[in-house]
Amino acid sequence: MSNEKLTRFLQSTGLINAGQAEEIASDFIHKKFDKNSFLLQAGRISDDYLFLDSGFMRAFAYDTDGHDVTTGFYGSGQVVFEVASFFTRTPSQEYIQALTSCQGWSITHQRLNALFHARPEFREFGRSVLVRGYAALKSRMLALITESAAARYESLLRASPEILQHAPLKTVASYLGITDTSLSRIRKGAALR
Amino acid sequence: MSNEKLTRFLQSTGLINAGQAEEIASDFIHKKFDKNSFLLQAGRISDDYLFLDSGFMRAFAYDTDGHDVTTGFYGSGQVVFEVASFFTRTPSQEYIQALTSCQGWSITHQRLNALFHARPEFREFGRSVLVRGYAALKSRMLALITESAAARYESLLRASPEILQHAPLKTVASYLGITDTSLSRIRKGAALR
DNA sequence: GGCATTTCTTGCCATTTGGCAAGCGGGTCC
DNA sequence: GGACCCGCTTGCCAAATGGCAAGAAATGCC
Repeated sequence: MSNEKLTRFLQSTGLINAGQAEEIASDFIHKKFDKNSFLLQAGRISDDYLFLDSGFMRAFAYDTDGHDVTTGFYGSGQVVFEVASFFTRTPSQEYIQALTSCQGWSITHQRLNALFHARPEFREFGRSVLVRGYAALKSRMLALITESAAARYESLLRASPEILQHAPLKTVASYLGITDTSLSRIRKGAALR
Repeated sequence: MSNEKLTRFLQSTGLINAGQAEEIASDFIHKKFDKNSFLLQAGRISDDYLFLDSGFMRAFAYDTDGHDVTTGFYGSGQVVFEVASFFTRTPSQEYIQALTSCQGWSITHQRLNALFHARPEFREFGRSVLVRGYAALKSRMLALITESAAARYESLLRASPEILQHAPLKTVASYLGITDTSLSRIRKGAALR
């Protein structure tokens, strides 16, 4: 299978040129995930830094009452891993599960670190992945505080309509910080207005 | 002024030894901030990676309705900077302001990057700072979704009681994702129970 | 095809949180 | 002293969201 999407992704920030991208990409190995299978289970240490080539995943955790809460959605072209567990080598609190069958390119923590040491340009790229994730999380948090549930839903619809096609409503609801009942009502309201 | 707190901080993860810490710390310059002065203004590019030696700061942004929303509090022993602006060299959306008079040790983006390139151990340390911030943000988000405002307030009281001594109630409220009116009622309720 | 399970919607009502305005007490400035 | 501003509280009511349960619709399984 071609790793073309991965090499294009590596070049996308302008930090890595075509030749470097080819060499770096050759360190990633191809992986497939059946629908509903897990990339990561709570209690395990995240050891896949996975570039998602096709398919759709979600990350979730259980709160103290046993409800699962969606912490993130990932589509093709994104990097999927649990930052804290992967980099600090501690057991994950989260699960990451394939919502559809998925394919991607993975590298272990050890090999990623070796690449970071050997290749300053990839190191910069890795940092930019981290920083972008950080910024996205921050703006999601700000929206959670300042915007209504309906506004957050409509932003999500605009930004990532694919999510609604792959994830059941209640996982989308917990991602938005509301219940499935409320999201159902919001959708009805949005349709009428 | 002694940079002892900074050198101890650098050694705290075990990634950096005493001699390295001394050398790294010598690249930081001492800075003072009057109460209410700004470490960063919106529209500017964050160029201080500041280790806070003493004092208390808060970060905030204005939402679309013009309300200011507290995005973070920082006490002594913490690193204060706006991740996205600092690393991507783009204008900040946020302000960072001294709630008390503050002192700390600062390094510019350029010098920090030079240090990262020259010193693998400091690079690792820098990543661990980023990853810890990321994890903290994530757990704050989870609390925002799964816990009541009262529970979030009590967690904050337990984890960082100093905040309540330095920040007026309404900035704490916006940090918790509620209004000052609600926080006032929660405090009353908590006292009675 | 038919049964079981999951997903989504809806009604009813409770709870949480917000908006607004008034009031109070403690500072500060002149 | 008086006029002000600020931070916090409180009363009243409205709006947003949740909890629960029932039913309809869609999906999966044998």
